[in-house]
Amino acid sequence: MDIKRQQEFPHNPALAEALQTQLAHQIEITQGPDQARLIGAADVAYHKHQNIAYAAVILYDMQSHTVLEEASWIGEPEYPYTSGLFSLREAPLLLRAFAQFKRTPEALLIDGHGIAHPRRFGLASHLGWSLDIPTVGVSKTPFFGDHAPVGDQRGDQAPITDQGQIIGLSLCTQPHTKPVYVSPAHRFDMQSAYTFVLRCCTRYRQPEPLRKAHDLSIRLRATTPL
DNA sequence: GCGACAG
DNA sequence: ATCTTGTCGC
Repeated sequence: MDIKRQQEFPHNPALAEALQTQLAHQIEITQGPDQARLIGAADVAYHKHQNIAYAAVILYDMQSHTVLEEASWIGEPEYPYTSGLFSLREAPLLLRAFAQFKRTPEALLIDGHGIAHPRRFGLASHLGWSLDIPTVGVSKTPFFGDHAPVGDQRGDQAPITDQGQIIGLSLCTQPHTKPVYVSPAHRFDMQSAYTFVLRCCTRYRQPEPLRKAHDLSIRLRATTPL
């Protein structure tokens, strides 16, 4: 598949943040697909001691519940980990992995945040914008915004807000389980993101496609000789 | 100044 | 992210 938008980022944090603010204007918060069958998902694992990232992407078929494609990119991240500038670190690697897909996903699930970000441009938004595919961010931990406690029944939700604006939601995906933190990233709105993520969480807390992507990243690390 | 801080 | 085992509870 092709990458619609490429963007170099300055290494200077203040300049990179300013660019995020600019690009956020191009993020579209609109209703996402409601019956997407081909779901792309991404995750990254890291080497224990060396500065090596294992970027993994998979294409998941919601109809057969199987992985149709796997792709990866192994390399040294160009940026250090910086909270708020996280996408600078992982997006370039993941894009090189996505570029290898034969088919184009109808929607993406990314391990990270979308617009629940200080400048509304988290990793998921960065990737959704670059590929111009409807995308939702799903994180295991909160990052930005205020969130009230949420119930522990599947489907229970509570908004994540920033200055009165709803930028995401805490979502319980399985009974008696900690919530995940969902935010629209690009071409999804809050309602469709909620439905989409819940539909992808069949047996575990995390959406199935994300679990498969995580599994691939770990597998790559274990099987790739240095 | 101090603590917090997606992965 | 990574370092790390078993264990208690729904």
